[in-house]
Amino acid sequence: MKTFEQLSERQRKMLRFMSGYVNSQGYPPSIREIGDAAGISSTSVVNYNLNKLVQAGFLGRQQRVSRGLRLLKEIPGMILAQGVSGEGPQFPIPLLGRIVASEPVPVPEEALVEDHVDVPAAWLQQEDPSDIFALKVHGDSMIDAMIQDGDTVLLRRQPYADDGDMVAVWLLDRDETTLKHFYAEGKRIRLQPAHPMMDPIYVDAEQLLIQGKVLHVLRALH
Amino acid sequence: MKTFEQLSERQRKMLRFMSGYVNSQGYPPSIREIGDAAGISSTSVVNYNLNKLVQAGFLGRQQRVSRGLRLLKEIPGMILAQGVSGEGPQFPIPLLGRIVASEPVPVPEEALVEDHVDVPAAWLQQEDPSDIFALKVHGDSMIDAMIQDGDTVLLRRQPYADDGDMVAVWLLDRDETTLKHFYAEGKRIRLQPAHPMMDPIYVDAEQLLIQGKVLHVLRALH
DNA sequence: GCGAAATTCAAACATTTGTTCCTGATGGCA
DNA sequence: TGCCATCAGGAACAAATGTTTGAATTTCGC
Repeated sequence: MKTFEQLSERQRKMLRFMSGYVNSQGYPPSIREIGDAAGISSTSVVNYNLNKLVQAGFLGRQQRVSRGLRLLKEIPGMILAQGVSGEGPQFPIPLLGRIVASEPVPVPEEALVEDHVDVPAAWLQQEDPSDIFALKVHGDSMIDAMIQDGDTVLLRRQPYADDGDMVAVWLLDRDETTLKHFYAEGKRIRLQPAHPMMDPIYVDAEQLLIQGKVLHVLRALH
Repeated sequence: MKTFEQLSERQRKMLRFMSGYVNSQGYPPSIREIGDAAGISSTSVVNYNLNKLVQAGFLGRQQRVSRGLRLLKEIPGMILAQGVSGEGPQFPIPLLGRIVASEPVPVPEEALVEDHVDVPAAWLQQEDPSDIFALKVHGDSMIDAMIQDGDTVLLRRQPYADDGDMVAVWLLDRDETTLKHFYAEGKRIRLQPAHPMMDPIYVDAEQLLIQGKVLHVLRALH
């Protein structure tokens, strides 16, 4: 784990380029594009330095996936853009998305009204605020996760999970997002409802995308 | 330029998948990955529909670039980065103690104040801070109220309740405190668990003491 | 200086992945 | 019915892209 300043000039240059590229293009650059930008003629050298950046904790990398890069830290002098880009304001997109997309359920635009949640700073602790987001839960389909209609959940964006974590997962075969406790059992994933009366569901590891880990649940009653 | 609802179900499914994928992976999916997720066996069909989405203004596409996709509009259910502010005025609320079966809610005495929880002032609105207190829930006996072990509940001290309120009540005959939704039915009181699968319990109005009304439920995971 | 480790380089290789072509199915419409 | 536009499927193709290999060069501690 190095700091940005401890990286080589070449590595910093690569990071700056990747950040700007993702920000402007919406997808990460290829190895050769990085090489061109950083003045590196050999793809292996780019590859070498990318691995160094992964090692330093700045980069996430998916092997054998083209453009399978993801920035993990904020880089000095760069705006880290997430979410929708290309239209409208780039940065303050404070809004609570809907979870439980499942099927049609047309959502009126009002449901996407921008809003934000005030949270005690102490709750975030050492979290990177740019990775924290909130979702408003609609409907009672999360009831087996002890979460009900109107609850707000605070999540940290991350594509992985540890056993026992409550995570927001996208079930590819069911085409819906749900909140469950995560347990890896070999290639099979067990999604355990928080409510002990409910049975777990099992899905193939390939059949789900982890969207984030739930850190807090907030419920306001009236 | 179509609206989200005017797209075909298949196209909506593709969009939802792309949104979730980018959010969790950090880079867009490949054509084949989209096909797998949307149940499309042919890459040309995916390609066809991607072009339709471009035409509809939902998608930006870079020809000949792998994963050269970018979402241009917000779609229902998508998760966006968002604003969680750790700033702003905070209010310290005394944490009185634990609520456990067979023990009454403690009375506010300085000596009993074990700790306090910080809460955004905005949550309290026009409440009188001196009437607000917090309890830490111990055990799973409140699970039928959608509250679990470790949760912190924020309450306003009051001896009455309106229908539908979630209240902390002391059941004289059972000699225990519990959290339930309150409904007055003549001289009989119906205490309705928040979980729809659970049956309500009925008690005589003389047999319970309302200790306070629940305003918020806070749950920190891990 | 010397040697080991780190870094760079060029080139070939293996996959991934976007693109294209052809065929078939379906649904309006005259 | 027959025509035509839309949409779907399968396969082959070509380009983009990540990976590996072997050697050259630089860096750094002793």
